[in-house]
Amino acid sequence: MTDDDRVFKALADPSRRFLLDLLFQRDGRTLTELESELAMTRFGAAKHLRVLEDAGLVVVRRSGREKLHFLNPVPIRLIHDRWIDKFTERQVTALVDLKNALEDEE
Amino acid sequence: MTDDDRVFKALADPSRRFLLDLLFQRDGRTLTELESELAMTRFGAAKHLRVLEDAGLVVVRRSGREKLHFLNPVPIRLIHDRWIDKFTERQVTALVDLKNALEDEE
DNA sequence: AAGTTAGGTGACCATTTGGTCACATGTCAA
DNA sequence: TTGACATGTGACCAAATGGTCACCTAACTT
Repeated sequence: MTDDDRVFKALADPSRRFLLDLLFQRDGRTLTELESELAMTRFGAAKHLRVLEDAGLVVVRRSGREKLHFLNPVPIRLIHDRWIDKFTERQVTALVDLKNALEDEE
Repeated sequence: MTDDDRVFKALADPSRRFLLDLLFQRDGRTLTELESELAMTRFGAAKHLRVLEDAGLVVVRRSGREKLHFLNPVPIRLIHDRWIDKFTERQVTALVDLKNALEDEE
Protein backbone atom coordinates (compact mmCIF):
# COMPACT_ATOMS: atom_id res chain seq x y z
CA MET A 1 0.00 0.00 0.00
CA THR A 2 1.30 3.47 -0.89
CA ASP A 3 1.66 6.31 1.60
CA ASP A 4 -1.19 8.34 0.21
CA ASP A 5 -3.43 5.29 0.11
CA ARG A 6 -2.86 4.83 3.83
CA VAL A 7 -3.74 8.47 4.49
CA PHE A 8 -6.99 8.44 2.52
CA LYS A 9 -8.09 5.05 3.84
CA ALA A 10 -7.41 6.33 7.36
CA LEU A 11 -9.59 9.38 6.77
CA ALA A 12 -12.42 7.33 5.30
CA ASP A 13 -13.83 6.28 8.68
CA PRO A 14 -15.97 8.66 10.81
CA SER A 15 -14.55 7.37 14.11
CA ARG A 16 -11.03 8.09 12.94
CA ARG A 17 -12.00 11.59 11.81
CA PHE A 18 -13.57 12.14 15.22
CA LEU A 19 -10.30 11.08 16.83
CA LEU A 20 -8.49 13.67 14.71
CA ASP A 21 -11.07 16.25 15.79
CA LEU A 22 -10.35 15.42 19.44
CA LEU A 23 -6.61 15.75 18.89
CA PHE A 24 -7.15 19.00 16.99
CA GLN A 25 -8.89 20.37 20.09
CA ARG A 26 -6.19 19.11 22.42
CA ASP A 27 -3.05 17.12 21.65
CA GLY A 28 -1.10 14.62 23.71
CA ARG A 29 -3.90 12.39 24.94
CA THR A 30 -3.60 8.73 25.90
CA LEU A 31 -5.48 5.82 24.37
CA THR A 32 -7.66 5.46 27.47
CA GLU A 33 -8.61 9.12 27.41
CA LEU A 34 -9.51 9.02 23.72
CA GLU A 35 -11.34 5.72 24.03
CA SER A 36 -13.70 7.18 26.62
CA GLU A 37 -15.02 9.58 23.95
CA LEU A 38 -15.89 6.80 21.50
CA ALA A 39 -18.89 4.48 21.60
CA MET A 40 -16.82 1.33 21.24
CA THR A 41 -14.41 -0.85 23.18
CA ARG A 42 -10.77 -0.01 23.81
CA PHE A 43 -9.77 -2.51 21.13
CA GLY A 44 -11.72 -0.74 18.45
CA ALA A 45 -10.25 2.64 19.41
CA ALA A 46 -6.73 1.22 19.54
CA LYS A 47 -7.16 -0.26 16.08
CA HIS A 48 -8.29 3.11 14.70
CA LEU A 49 -5.41 4.97 16.33
CA ARG A 50 -3.01 2.45 14.86
CA VAL A 51 -4.38 3.12 11.39
CA LEU A 52 -3.98 6.87 11.91
CA GLU A 53 -0.44 6.33 13.16
CA ASP A 54 0.52 4.14 10.19
CA ALA A 55 -0.80 6.89 7.92
CA GLY A 56 1.34 9.50 9.64
CA LEU A 57 -1.72 11.54 10.60
CA VAL A 58 -0.99 10.91 14.25
CA VAL A 59 2.43 10.71 15.86
CA VAL A 60 2.98 9.11 19.25
CA ARG A 61 5.37 9.55 22.12
CA ARG A 62 5.76 6.95 24.84
CA SER A 63 5.86 8.08 28.44
CA GLY A 64 6.15 5.18 30.85
CA ARG A 65 3.25 2.88 30.24
CA GLU A 66 1.27 5.64 28.52
CA LYS A 67 1.18 6.42 24.82
CA LEU A 68 0.60 10.07 23.98
CA HIS A 69 -1.02 10.95 20.65
CA PHE A 70 -0.41 14.09 18.59
CA LEU A 71 -2.01 15.36 15.38
CA ASN A 72 0.29 15.79 12.37
CA PRO A 73 -1.20 18.24 9.84
CA VAL A 74 1.36 17.68 7.06
CA PRO A 75 -0.48 14.87 5.20
CA ILE A 76 -3.64 17.00 5.25
CA ARG A 77 -1.80 19.88 3.61
CA LEU A 78 -0.46 17.53 0.95
CA ILE A 79 -3.99 16.44 0.06
CA HIS A 80 -4.87 20.10 -0.40
CA ASP A 81 -1.86 20.78 -2.61
CA ARG A 82 -2.59 17.76 -4.80
CA TRP A 83 -5.78 19.21 -6.30
CA ILE A 84 -5.59 22.93 -5.50
CA ASP A 85 -2.84 24.94 -7.17
CA LYS A 86 -1.69 28.35 -5.94
CA PHE A 87 -3.91 30.18 -8.44
CA THR A 88 -7.07 28.24 -7.64
CA GLU A 89 -6.35 28.45 -3.93
CA ARG A 90 -7.04 32.18 -3.88
CA GLN A 91 -10.43 31.75 -5.53
CA VAL A 92 -11.47 28.79 -3.41
CA THR A 93 -10.38 30.38 -0.14
CA ALA A 94 -12.32 33.53 -1.03
CA LEU A 95 -15.37 31.42 -1.84
CA VAL A 96 -15.21 29.44 1.39
CA ASP A 97 -14.62 32.58 3.46
CA LEU A 98 -17.62 34.22 1.84
CA LYS A 99 -19.77 31.18 2.57
CA ASN A 100 -18.67 31.21 6.22
CA ALA A 101 -19.33 34.93 6.51
CA LEU A 102 -22.84 34.51 5.13
CA GLU A 103 -23.58 31.66 7.52
CA ASP A 104 -22.35 33.72 10.49
CA GLU A 105 -24.75 36.52 9.60
CA GLU A 106 -27.80 34.35 10.20
CA MET B 1 -24.70 9.26 5.22
CA THR B 2 -23.39 12.76 5.95
CA ASP B 3 -21.86 15.05 3.33
CA ASP B 4 -18.35 14.80 4.68
CA ASP B 5 -18.64 11.04 4.92
CA ARG B 6 -19.43 10.92 1.22
CA VAL B 7 -16.39 13.06 0.44
CA PHE B 8 -13.92 11.01 2.47
CA LYS B 9 -15.32 7.68 1.27
CA ALA B 10 -15.04 8.96 -2.29
CA LEU B 11 -11.40 9.86 -1.78
CA ALA B 12 -10.57 6.51 -0.21
CA ASP B 13 -10.24 4.68 -3.53
CA PRO B 14 -7.10 5.01 -5.70
CA SER B 15 -9.05 4.81 -8.98
CA ARG B 16 -11.24 7.71 -7.90
CA ARG B 17 -8.20 9.76 -6.87
CA PHE B 18 -6.70 9.04 -10.27
CA LEU B 19 -9.89 10.31 -11.90
CA LEU B 20 -9.55 13.54 -9.90
CA ASP B 21 -5.91 13.77 -11.04
CA LEU B 22 -7.05 13.45 -14.64
CA LEU B 23 -9.67 16.17 -14.19
CA PHE B 24 -7.13 18.34 -12.38
CA GLN B 25 -4.95 18.14 -15.51
CA ARG B 26 -7.83 18.85 -17.82
CA ASP B 27 -11.51 19.43 -17.03
CA GLY B 28 -14.64 18.72 -19.03
CA ARG B 29 -13.98 15.17 -20.16
CA THR B 30 -16.59 12.56 -20.96
CA LEU B 31 -17.05 9.17 -19.31
CA THR B 32 -15.68 7.35 -22.36
CA GLU B 33 -12.59 9.50 -22.42
CA LEU B 34 -11.91 9.00 -18.71
CA GLU B 35 -12.69 5.30 -18.87
CA SER B 36 -9.97 4.75 -21.48
CA GLU B 37 -7.38 5.80 -18.88
CA LEU B 38 -8.50 3.24 -16.30
CA ALA B 39 -7.75 -0.49 -16.27
CA MET B 40 -11.37 -1.50 -15.83
CA THR B 41 -14.63 -1.67 -17.72
CA ARG B 42 -16.85 1.33 -18.45
CA PHE B 43 -19.22 0.21 -15.70
CA GLY B 44 -16.54 0.39 -13.06
CA ALA B 45 -15.45 3.85 -14.17
CA ALA B 46 -19.05 5.09 -14.30
CA LYS B 47 -19.66 3.82 -10.78
CA HIS B 48 -16.59 5.67 -9.52
CA LEU B 49 -17.57 8.90 -11.24
CA ARG B 50 -21.02 8.62 -9.72
CA VAL B 51 -19.49 8.35 -6.26
CA LEU B 52 -17.35 11.43 -6.91
CA GLU B 53 -20.40 13.28 -8.19
CA ASP B 54 -22.51 12.37 -5.15
CA ALA B 55 -19.70 13.66 -2.97
CA GLY B 56 -19.64 16.97 -4.83
CA LEU B 57 -16.02 16.49 -5.81
CA VAL B 58 -17.02 16.35 -9.45
CA VAL B 59 -19.76 18.37 -11.10
CA VAL B 60 -21.27 17.39 -14.43
CA ARG B 61 -22.83 19.16 -17.37
CA ARG B 62 -24.84 17.32 -19.98
CA SER B 63 -24.25 18.10 -23.62
CA GLY B 64 -26.36 15.98 -25.95
CA ARG B 65 -25.61 12.37 -25.25
CA GLU B 66 -22.34 13.26 -23.54
CA LYS B 67 -21.72 13.95 -19.87
CA LEU B 68 -18.89 16.37 -19.16
CA HIS B 69 -17.05 16.13 -15.85
CA PHE B 70 -15.44 18.99 -13.90
CA LEU B 71 -13.36 19.02 -10.72
CA ASN B 72 -14.79 20.95 -7.76
CA PRO B 73 -12.02 21.93 -5.31
CA VAL B 74 -14.28 23.27 -2.54
CA PRO B 75 -14.69 20.03 -0.55
CA ILE B 76 -10.91 19.57 -0.63
CA ARG B 77 -10.40 23.01 0.87
CA LEU B 78 -12.91 22.21 3.61
CA ILE B 79 -10.93 19.11 4.59
CA HIS B 80 -7.89 21.33 4.92
CA ASP B 81 -9.69 23.89 7.06
CA ARG B 82 -11.07 21.21 9.37
CA TRP B 83 -7.69 20.30 10.85
CA ILE B 84 -5.42 23.19 9.93
CA ASP B 85 -6.16 26.57 11.49
CA LYS B 86 -4.81 29.85 10.13
CA PHE B 87 -1.92 29.86 12.59
CA THR B 88 -0.79 26.33 11.90
CA GLU B 89 -1.26 26.81 8.17
CA ARG B 90 1.72 29.17 8.00
CA GLN B 91 4.03 26.69 9.71
CA VAL B 92 2.84 23.72 7.71
CA THR B 93 3.04 25.50 4.37
CA ALA B 94 6.56 26.65 5.18
CA LEU B 95 7.50 23.09 6.09
CA VAL B 96 6.02 21.60 2.93
CA ASP B 97 7.61 24.30 0.75
CA LEU B 98 10.98 23.62 2.34
CA LYS B 99 10.61 19.90 1.74
CA ASN B 100 9.74 20.50 -1.92
CA ALA B 101 12.67 22.88 -2.34
CA LEU B 102 15.09 20.33 -0.91
CA GLU B 103 13.76 17.61 -3.18
CA ASP B 104 14.12 19.86 -6.24
CA GLU B 105 17.79 20.45 -5.42
CA GLU B 106 18.68 16.78 -5.88
C1' DA C 1 5.30 -9.08 46.09
C1' DA C 2 0.52 -8.39 44.67
C1' DG C 3 -2.95 -5.86 42.61
C1' DT C 4 -4.05 -2.45 39.36
C1' DT C 5 -3.54 0.21 35.29
C1' DA C 6 -2.14 1.12 30.26
C1' DG C 7 -1.71 -1.00 26.26
C1' DG C 8 -0.89 -5.05 22.54
C1' DT C 9 -2.09 -9.54 19.59
C1' DG C 10 -4.58 -12.75 16.70
C1' DA C 11 -8.83 -14.87 15.60
C1' DC C 12 -13.37 -14.24 14.41
C1' DC C 13 -17.87 -12.44 12.15
C1' DA C 14 -21.18 -9.19 9.93
C1' DT C 15 -21.22 -5.62 6.66
C1' DT C 16 -19.46 -2.81 3.00
C1' DT C 17 -17.07 -2.16 -1.21
C1' DG C 18 -14.94 -2.69 -6.02
C1' DG C 19 -15.66 -4.64 -10.21
C1' DT C 20 -18.29 -7.21 -13.87
C1' DC C 21 -22.17 -8.48 -16.71
C1' DA C 22 -26.83 -8.74 -19.10
C1' DC C 23 -29.86 -5.60 -20.41
C1' DA C 24 -31.95 -0.97 -21.36
C1' DT C 25 -32.52 4.18 -22.78
C1' DG C 26 -31.55 8.20 -25.29
C1' DT C 27 -28.88 10.75 -29.05
C1' DC C 28 -26.45 11.48 -33.26
C1' DA C 29 -25.24 10.51 -38.31
C1' DA C 30 -25.96 8.57 -42.92
C1' DT D 1 -35.02 4.97 -40.04
C1' DT D 2 -31.46 2.15 -39.17
C1' DG D 3 -27.32 1.53 -36.94
C1' DA D 4 -23.72 3.13 -34.12
C1' DC D 5 -22.48 5.72 -30.02
C1' DA D 6 -22.73 7.53 -24.98
C1' DT D 7 -24.47 6.43 -20.86
C1' DG D 8 -27.71 4.19 -17.06
C1' DT D 9 -29.62 0.13 -13.92
C1' DG D 10 -29.81 -3.85 -10.92
C1' DA D 11 -27.99 -8.24 -9.74
C1' DC D 12 -24.14 -10.60 -8.47
C1' DC D 13 -19.52 -12.19 -6.24
C1' DA D 14 -14.87 -11.88 -4.15
C1' DA D 15 -12.26 -9.09 -1.13
C1' DA D 16 -11.61 -5.61 2.36
C1' DT D 17 -13.25 -3.33 6.64
C1' DG D 18 -15.12 -2.28 11.48
C1' DG D 19 -15.80 -4.07 15.73
C1' DT D 20 -15.47 -7.56 19.54
C1' DC D 21 -13.35 -10.98 22.50
C1' DA D 22 -10.02 -14.13 25.02
C1' DC D 23 -5.68 -13.68 26.31
C1' DC D 24 -1.10 -11.39 26.92
C1' DT D 25 2.96 -8.11 28.47
C1' DA D 26 4.79 -4.03 30.74
C1' DA D 27 4.72 -0.38 34.23
C1' DC D 28 3.11 2.05 38.33
C1' DT D 29 1.34 1.79 43.36
C1' DT D 30 1.10 0.41 48.08
